[in-house]
Amino acid sequence: MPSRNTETVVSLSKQMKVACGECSLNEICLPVGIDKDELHRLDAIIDRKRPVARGEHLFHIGDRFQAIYAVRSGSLKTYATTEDGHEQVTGFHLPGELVGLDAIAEDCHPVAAKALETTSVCEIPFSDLESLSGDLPGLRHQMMRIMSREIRDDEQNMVILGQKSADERLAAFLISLSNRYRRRGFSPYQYNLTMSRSDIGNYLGLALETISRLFTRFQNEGLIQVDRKHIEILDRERLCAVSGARCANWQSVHN
Amino acid sequence: MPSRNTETVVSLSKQMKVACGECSLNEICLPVGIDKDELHRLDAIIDRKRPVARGEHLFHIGDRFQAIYAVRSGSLKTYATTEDGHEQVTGFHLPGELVGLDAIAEDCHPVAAKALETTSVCEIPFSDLESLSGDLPGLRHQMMRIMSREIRDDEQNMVILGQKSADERLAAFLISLSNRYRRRGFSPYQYNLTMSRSDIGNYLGLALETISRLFTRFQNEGLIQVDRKHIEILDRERLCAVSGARCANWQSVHN
DNA sequence: ACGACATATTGATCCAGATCAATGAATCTG
DNA sequence: CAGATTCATTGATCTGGATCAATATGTCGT
Repeated sequence: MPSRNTETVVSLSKQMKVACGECSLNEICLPVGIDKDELHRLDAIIDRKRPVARGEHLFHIGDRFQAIYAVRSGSLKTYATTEDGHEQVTGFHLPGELVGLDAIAEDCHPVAAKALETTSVCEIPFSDLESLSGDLPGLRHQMMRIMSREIRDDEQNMVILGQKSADERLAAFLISLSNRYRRRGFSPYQYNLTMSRSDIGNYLGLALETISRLFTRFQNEGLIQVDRKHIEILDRERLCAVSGARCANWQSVHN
Repeated sequence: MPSRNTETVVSLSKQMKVACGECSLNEICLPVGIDKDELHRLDAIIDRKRPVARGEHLFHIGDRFQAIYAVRSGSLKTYATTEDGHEQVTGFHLPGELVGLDAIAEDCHPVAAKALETTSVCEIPFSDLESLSGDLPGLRHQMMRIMSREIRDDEQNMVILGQKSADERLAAFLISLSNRYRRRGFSPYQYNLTMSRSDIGNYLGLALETISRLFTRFQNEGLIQVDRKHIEILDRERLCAVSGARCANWQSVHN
């Protein structure tokens, strides 16, 4: 999809200058519940960085914590490393999502953030954010909500890693991505995976071979259509059933 | 330990009236970084409830979110349930720890909290806490720190569930409890488990039989001494090595 | 002190998914 | 565009821990 790529680049460079007020993500990002004139004060502390290339790091493990980041376009993965050098993917981050919230407590990053594709972010210096939140109750509330949601999502991950079988895990993952893309105005029925099979497997506590086999099986069963990185969800109802979660209806779309 | 029990009851009833300023936990709980006169304002919004009996719930899944709770004495487990009725323990909570932070975003509790023993808590109405945090930067900061730490701990759990073998998981769990008891002024070398083998297994993504076998094996290997609920750590160094984490020294004790 | 019921230990068997291995397809590089 | 390199698929085998089963060992209520 070469034409798609140039299109992306154009919209990127346009978005470079976009303030929160004009950003298409402001209904799902940090500015939720903040009124027009307060928004300018938030805008003033945000630093819109140049894009991070695929494979580049936004920050490394152990880096001093100074800012949180909102994904503007593209996507990131965050990962921790074990003593013996193994990597554990702790999350994938789409536009409108915040990364670095886990670093506030200890003032240093416990995970690294790596771009899965060309990705641009808004840098929000934490000291500024903290003092500003003294003045803006709405901002304070939204920060709380975002952190709370992250805690809840991480608990949900514990359920997936602790209780679910391989096929349930992958189905839940595909549905979750579908919901997240939908929330951002994209089709919930087809999207491109920006991460490798190995990343998915690592995130779900499975071997990459298992992911590959399951994609094939899901496809044979008519649940999805897989072409390389492209996923099409053919039978969302049944995929939900496989995941073993209450997610068949659009009502419960919250992540 | 019958004498111990009466002692606990006495200190409990004494503690019922204790304000944050006099509470032995105020160095690890919500009031960290809040000065003396600000503390009174925090005190004013906190409701010190009568103890919750073992097996009783502090809140259930789906309950309307109104307050967060700080454990004053005793301990709790929180757990989610899957569609098919299975339970996933998402955490154990010791004195000084907050529960309910995952409920802020959706205004209802995604997990239930159940007392593992007679447990008393401080109830902190969230709306009061939120407005108070507008006035107290220290309180705001501490809330952020606590939530950030929770996110980081949950990520750490993902590493444990996603990467570690059964013996690594249990060793890491025992060391983590040791660190947490130490932080509260108890011996890091011996403590009582307040949860069942089944709860531990569930939390760690293992069968209860596996936990039982590992306790036996760790004991045979001279790592620990197990007597029913009582755990004595005989060789902390080696137990850390088994857990496969950087936790042999006291420096890195942060949870 | 009694059964009744929950909790823990230990042994025997089984299987989901890991690991090992080989091949195929895309994408990168000079 | 040939060669190199990364990523994905598919098959064959192996194993850690689950599950099933039987038996202690508490602990609680009356």
